[in-house]
Amino acid sequence: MAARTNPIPSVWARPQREPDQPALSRAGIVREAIAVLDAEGIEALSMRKLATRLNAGATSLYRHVATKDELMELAVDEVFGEIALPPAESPDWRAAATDAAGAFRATALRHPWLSAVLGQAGLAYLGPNLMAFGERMAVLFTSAGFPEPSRAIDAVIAYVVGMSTTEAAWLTTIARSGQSEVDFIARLMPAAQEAIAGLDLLPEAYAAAAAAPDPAALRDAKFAYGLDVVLDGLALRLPR
Amino acid sequence: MAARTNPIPSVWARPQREPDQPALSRAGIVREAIAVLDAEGIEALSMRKLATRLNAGATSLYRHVATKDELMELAVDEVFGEIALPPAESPDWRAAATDAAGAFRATALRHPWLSAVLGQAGLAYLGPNLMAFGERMAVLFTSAGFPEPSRAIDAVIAYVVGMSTTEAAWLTTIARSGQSEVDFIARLMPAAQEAIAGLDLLPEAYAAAAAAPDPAALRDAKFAYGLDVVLDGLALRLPR
DNA sequence: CTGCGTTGCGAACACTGTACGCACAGCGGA
DNA sequence: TCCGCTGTGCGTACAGTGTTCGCAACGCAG
Repeated sequence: MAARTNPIPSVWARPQREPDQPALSRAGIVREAIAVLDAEGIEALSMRKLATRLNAGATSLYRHVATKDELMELAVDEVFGEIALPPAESPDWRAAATDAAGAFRATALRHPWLSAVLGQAGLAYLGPNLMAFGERMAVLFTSAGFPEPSRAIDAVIAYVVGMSTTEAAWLTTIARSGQSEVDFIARLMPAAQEAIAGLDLLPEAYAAAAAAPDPAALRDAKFAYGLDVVLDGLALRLPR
Repeated sequence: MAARTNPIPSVWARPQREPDQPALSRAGIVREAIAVLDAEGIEALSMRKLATRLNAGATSLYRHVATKDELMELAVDEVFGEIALPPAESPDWRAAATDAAGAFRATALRHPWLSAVLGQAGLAYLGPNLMAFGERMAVLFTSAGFPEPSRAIDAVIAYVVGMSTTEAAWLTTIARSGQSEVDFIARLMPAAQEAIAGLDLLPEAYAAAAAAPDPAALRDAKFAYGLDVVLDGLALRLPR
């Protein structure tokens, strides 16, 4: 079809980059990567696919990003930037902490691949958005009067990460099945029944969960309950 | 080197499987997979490498395991079996819960790849060992008198998973660097300093963390603190 | 001894992340 | 106007990956 090996240097069809395509940039690559991750999941993101979506050659991305892992780090910090920061000053630390926790969870559920990446790389990323979030949390818990604010923060973050991770993984599994959450639960029940056969307490717990008409609301309530537990425990540590 | 294409059917060197090698079995495959995962990490496990370690052909494993993901599920449930179950009956629910949480964390740190897998697949595995653990937790919190035992369990498990996941990912990063934890922290500090430049509270928090002589003990204390927070919050929900 | 279901496995396929080196664009200086 | 330089794009290639397919050999039931 096309000329095989660079025949004569002065061909008519010069490369002549289309100027409408806004050229490659690190920010653009990260943005498109997040789009792919959100739409198709973490295992669907390949450098080649990402490149073709950007109208670029397969290996051109490496001019702007050292490695795929680095790209993932950038993507993670980018979505951390979506989390609404806790207010710098707030009369009600508890409401502010609840808001921050909810914002974190909402972001984790909006980008379910985040959990998979966090499981592999943790929170050691040092990205600016994550740092800004940490700073604001420190401000919040310090000005609330906690004697060990970093301990308090670590506790609530651990809870939020744990719950969000589990939830995101669950939602990912459902999404892969292509079914709705209620349908998925219904289809899963036989296997679950078999798995818990012979046990005493789990069967009725599972039956109750399977009978819920609105699993999403149930997850919301579960998250709120646990968060209240953590915040209650923290409140006990406030002086006086 | 070797005879190229099956020359004569009746060769002297019959396949004659070495009988000392205990043949392939699902349990043996899972065991060896866990050994590789523990020793070299999750991205070092490939079906080919695993097969050669078992003196088997690359694709023979697929007779006993449908897919690599299924193998990972089996490995996950296998290590869940290492967690000491909470006692069926205990006069002190708090001590029992603390033990169970510590056992979970210890297992997660002993097999750091677990966090990565949990991040991708969540706790929806339905494996027998995980189910047994859940059942015992239900027994523990129900007999302790909690009005909503499954909510209580979910809260403490979320905390433990979140903290252990973060910790395991951190340890994995360190292990990949080949350094000790203190050395790694020292090497990381310059980048961290830059990342938190311009912030108010984080710098001193980081400095304090970096100055700790025994980071592992600090992690232990952090985990215990947060767990106490959660259990305190739960205790408030016990009737009377 | 015959047939059959089970197990092992070599070859192959479609992909992956990424190193290398060439081609070219734009630009500062002569 | 030309030269060189630097930064960018990318075609090719390499060393892997998970998994499918079909063939060969085994152990056991009849």
